[in-house]
Amino acid sequence: MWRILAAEGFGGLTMRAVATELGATTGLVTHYFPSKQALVVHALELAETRTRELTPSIEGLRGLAALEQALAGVLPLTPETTEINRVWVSSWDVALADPALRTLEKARYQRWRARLKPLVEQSQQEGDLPPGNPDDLVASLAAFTHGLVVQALFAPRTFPHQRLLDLLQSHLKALRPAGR
Amino acid sequence: MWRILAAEGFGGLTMRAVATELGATTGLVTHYFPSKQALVVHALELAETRTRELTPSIEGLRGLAALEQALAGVLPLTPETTEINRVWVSSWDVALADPALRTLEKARYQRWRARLKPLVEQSQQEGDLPPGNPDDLVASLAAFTHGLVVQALFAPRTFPHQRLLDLLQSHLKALRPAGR
DNA sequence: TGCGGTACATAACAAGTGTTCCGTACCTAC
DNA sequence: GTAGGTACGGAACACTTGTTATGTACCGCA
Repeated sequence: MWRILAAEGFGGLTMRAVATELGATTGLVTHYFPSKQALVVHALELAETRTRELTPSIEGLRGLAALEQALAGVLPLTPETTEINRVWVSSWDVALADPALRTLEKARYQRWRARLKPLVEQSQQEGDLPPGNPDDLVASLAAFTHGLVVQALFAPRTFPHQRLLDLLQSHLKALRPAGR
Repeated sequence: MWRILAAEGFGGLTMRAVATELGATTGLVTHYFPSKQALVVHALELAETRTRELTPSIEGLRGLAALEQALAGVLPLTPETTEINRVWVSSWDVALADPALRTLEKARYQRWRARLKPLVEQSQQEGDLPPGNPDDLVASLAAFTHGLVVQALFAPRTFPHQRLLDLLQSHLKALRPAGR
């Protein structure tokens, strides 16, 4: 199922594609997923699970270093994270078309921002990020990171791994308050 | 055709949908678009045309003010710009799946960045943006803006118009070099 | 007045889609 | 050992998809 998503995107996710990729028939698929919607929902959950699995540990890191690591973990720096991002971006089409899936995607975004928030607050307290509403800063950093992901997916040659890391680092550095 | 894209996204763009929306038959559609690919390509061109049509004029503005206006013009602040953004995000699914469309989308991104570049350079010269590689700054600002667009599309209540503008403005202000 | 090309309508095709139904193994519990 | 539920395989259904072929108006031009 993941192989299909990574190769064809959500547009190529069909009952039969899953069945043949599995070496089975449609009977199996319909047995576990009563409808296409259920299959798509499970695909989204699968994507989030894989995201969490591949999220690099920020153990031992604090403040800005932890934040940078957390954001860098989202960038398409490995084949696996590239696949995940490709699947996510692809899922936005179906997610925007279906109200139920849109709600799921919205909730996922909120969870991501919630996970980033304490790191941002820590960085603010340590003077590495400017003061102000942490929610706004989190939203801005999430926006920057995901926007970078999209550009990198379409032009990987223009945005090689090192440049992505450099852009992230210099962006965080540019946000550092004056006098530090 | 645009009504279909805005309502159903690229997943709902079919020959027959275009025909019935037009009050005609598939014969008309196939007459002007020999294949589905041609139709999709034209849909992408149509999206870019509409984008340019709705891009607010930055005449009379210079430097950071012009840049802010140009970026704000991308944000989903009106029903029309929301539609456009919804279509663009939706197009990323098919664009990532098809190499030819991927190239088109990549080129579009490059054109956007090229249009932003002189404004960024102007802002740098006037001291409103930090020095450094302007291409990097342009990519970062494009990333920020598009990332904000995606979040706003999924959670318009969380990101009302005024907050989007505030986020953009405070982001640009946070990038201002020290001492100004 | 005829002739050719454009602009469709209409229909059919083959392939692919989600879904439903039925049969049948197999395993478990009593 | 037998009843019942689970786990599929296989086939069919109704529908939609892109594509193709055929027919026919209409319009400009010689």
